[in-house]
Amino acid sequence: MDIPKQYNPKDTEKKWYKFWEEKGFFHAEPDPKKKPYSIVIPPPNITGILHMGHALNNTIQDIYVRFKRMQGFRTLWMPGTDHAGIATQNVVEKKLAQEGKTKDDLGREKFLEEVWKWREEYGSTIINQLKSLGSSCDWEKTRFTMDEGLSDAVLEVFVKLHEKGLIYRGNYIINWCPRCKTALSDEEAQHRDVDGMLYYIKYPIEDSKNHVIVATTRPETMLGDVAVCVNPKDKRYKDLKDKTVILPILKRPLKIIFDTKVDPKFGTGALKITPAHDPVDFELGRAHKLEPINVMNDDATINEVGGDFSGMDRLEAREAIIDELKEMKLFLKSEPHRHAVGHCYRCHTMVEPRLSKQWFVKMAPLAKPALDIVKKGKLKFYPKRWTKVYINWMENIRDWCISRQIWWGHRIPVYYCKKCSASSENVIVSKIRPEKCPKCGGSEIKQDPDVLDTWFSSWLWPFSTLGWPKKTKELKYFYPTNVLVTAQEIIFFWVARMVMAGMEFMKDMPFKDVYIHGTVRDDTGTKMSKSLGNVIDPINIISQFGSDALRFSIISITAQGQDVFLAPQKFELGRNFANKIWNASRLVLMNLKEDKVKKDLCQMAGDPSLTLADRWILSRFFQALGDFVKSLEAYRINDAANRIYEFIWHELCDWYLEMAKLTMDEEHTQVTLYKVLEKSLRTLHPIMPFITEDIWQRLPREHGTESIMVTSWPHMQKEFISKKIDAEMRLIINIVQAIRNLRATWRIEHKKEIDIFIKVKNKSVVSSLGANAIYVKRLARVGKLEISTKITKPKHSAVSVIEDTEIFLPLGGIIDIDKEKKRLGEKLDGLTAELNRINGKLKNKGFISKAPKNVIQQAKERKERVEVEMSSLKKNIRLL
RNA sequence: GGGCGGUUGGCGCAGUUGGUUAGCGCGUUUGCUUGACAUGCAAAAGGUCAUAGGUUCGACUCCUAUACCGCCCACCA
Repeated sequence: MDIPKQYNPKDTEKKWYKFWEEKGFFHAEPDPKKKPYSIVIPPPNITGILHMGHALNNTIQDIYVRFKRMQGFRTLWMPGTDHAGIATQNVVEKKLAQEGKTKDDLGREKFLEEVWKWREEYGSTIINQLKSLGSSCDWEKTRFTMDEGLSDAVLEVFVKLHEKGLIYRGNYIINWCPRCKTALSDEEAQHRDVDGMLYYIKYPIEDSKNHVIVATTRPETMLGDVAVCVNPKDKRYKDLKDKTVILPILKRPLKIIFDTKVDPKFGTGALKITPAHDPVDFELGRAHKLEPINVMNDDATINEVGGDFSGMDRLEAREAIIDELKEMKLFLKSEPHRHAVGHCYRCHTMVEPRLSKQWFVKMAPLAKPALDIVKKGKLKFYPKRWTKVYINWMENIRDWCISRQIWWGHRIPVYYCKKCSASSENVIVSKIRPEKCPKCGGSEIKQDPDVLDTWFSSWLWPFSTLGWPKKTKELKYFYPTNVLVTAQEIIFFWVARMVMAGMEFMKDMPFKDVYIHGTVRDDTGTKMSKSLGNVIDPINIISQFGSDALRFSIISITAQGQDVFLAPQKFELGRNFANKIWNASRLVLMNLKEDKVKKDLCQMAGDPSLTLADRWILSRFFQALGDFVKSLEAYRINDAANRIYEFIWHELCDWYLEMAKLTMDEEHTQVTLYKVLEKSLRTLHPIMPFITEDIWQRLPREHGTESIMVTSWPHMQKEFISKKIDAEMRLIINIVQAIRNLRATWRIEHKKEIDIFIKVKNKSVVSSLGANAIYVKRLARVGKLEISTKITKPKHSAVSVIEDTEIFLPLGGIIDIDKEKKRLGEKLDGLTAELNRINGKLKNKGFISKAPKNVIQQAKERKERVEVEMSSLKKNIRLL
């Protein structure tokens, strides 16, 4: 036969993906006769390239989508990409910089053209990479957060929220990235601990030789100081009432204000107030009616207010100011101080808190329903612990700064009339650009230059992709979606906001379940990132090991919600498994006679032609199938993967295939082999779609379906599950293993056939074992095999005991009595210890009176079995 | 400052409501070109489940501390 010995995923995967796509198997139209199942993809950024996080994330989604599709649901996996405002603008700006240009050279319109060009060229890279993973998304439906429909949804939402009074514009301290030159939301400023300094500076008191010592981590902001604040209860500063201090360098007089917000224990207990550059100071400044003074430009250089320091970068200015203070003898000391500092989540530049006029969404009213739906348990998190994280965030929600001072994104639908809004806050909010000012008729209309936060489109994703605000049949059928699969990093950015948007605009949650998987890290536990150079490229892994191997491996080693530590060699697990399946299938394909496998399994449960081995593998298969489904439904995907692995490798391959070789041409073997393999492939298909398809296509067809991905999920046939059959086979397996163990212990040449005598207690076991003697003979290389209730131990024989079954291997001259004594003695010691443990339990009154019946029963049965085994062991030691 | 996760054989990890002889993969040792597979087969070695208490008839599993590692949130300048 021309099937190669090693599975080669390379050509196979491409071929089948193309086949699925061309057949339209990924496409899902609403079908009222079927139940819907839908997932929306977390849209990757158009700047993105596939990393292991994506690989894990999308493998999980694909598993569910393929699983549900086979189960008969009308299944939609909605794909798309995110325009990723700041990230994309940065990438294009960098590209321009290489050509020696800036965005301002081009101007807004030309620049946006460049971005669109860039997106045309690179924006679908990640989509193609997702395809090589095997993702069965409905690509015909692919959306982009900047496409027409989604842009319309964004405008609709802005207008509606504004009408409701939930969008407002105002001057507040926001996080400013001086490199991206835009405002950020609180979530976009990532706090990282930084080793900084706490500087102690003397502020002279007017008309006095004394001074107040102020402690600060950012001396450069003193240029914008407007007051010094102390706690009214702080006795050290009692005398400061009605005093004025002089701001060093700029010599500005500063009021002393009193407020309990100041912690007397921190620093010197005196806080300099810079309302334009610190949120706490801003609040204090407002409470005490102080005018903020902004001292920085948008690139964090000092502005004209800063006198000699103007033009310096903030950190440069910090040093210069300290030097000057030292010269003026107003610098007391500095001490190391570790504190959290915000950093831009896109470029990692230190964020500057800065007073700025921005657009905000009032979040508390939106949070309320989003909170309720989770508290009521209608929307569930897996693992559960994220519920608390979500609730905690929702309950402490702060308003969302949504305006960004960049060009790439949804332009804010706000217009200003030069004539009438210059003097007022009257703005025009409209989805369409107005010709004239509706208030004064003025024709000089200007649109707000800012764009919206990227997440302002992402939070609508579960319904905007389905057509909202239009009332489409897709929206009606597929919303709410079934599960959202994502990583913990984006719970606040995205998950929480989607719930709020869903509740507000659809009056229903966007998904029923949220599955939060772990973060992919390298084998030292560090998060994978391009800049650290520790990434394992999934595309690389795919070309090396295959997509199935990647998928299986990563799923198998990722426990629910736990972070996963990856190293390239871990993918050998999946590659080896794929190869194992490949070769098992080769064996079957080389032997299968198509005319012998057509029997209907539904009528086979009582079929007398089935042997113990046949019944056993069927029993084991259906148990594995049941466990597999149960695990998937509980989002315990690694359990599912490992369960089917265990079945295929260690039951089907290790035992049944070996046994089947002996009766390969008989119909019962043919049928069982075919059914079990075919069903195993179907079960495994969601995890390893390519290899299962490839083999399935080579098998005889039972139904008219064209592909494994559109066949039905294996039907559960509980009637095949039998504990009795399992136990019977267990004994045979144990005997084979015991004989192999004896062979190894006594170093019997592996080719040599040996004689074995087995003494059993019951006649019924004699006949059961007798009927399956060929398996024992074959699998343990036994020549003469005698099974009886009346065996007496042959001379010079080694023995192995399985409860009441004794296995004798005559060794003749090579037996070493001492060695055998020691071996059996050790086994006996182990059993004695166990018996003592069980006896201890059973003698314990508390155990007898309080433990559940079945547990006591179990202990008793175990005790009996141990005793039986011990007595036969003892007897055999005596006989040595 | 709060919250969360982790600590199980040499390494990486499972262990779902407390009752298992504590599992898996890699690695290790020994033996195998057994007519599907050396990306394999067979046999084996290796763990007082981080520490200290507690609850319980019974704890890897529940509770309370402690230690170490990691993450998230938070306006201590």
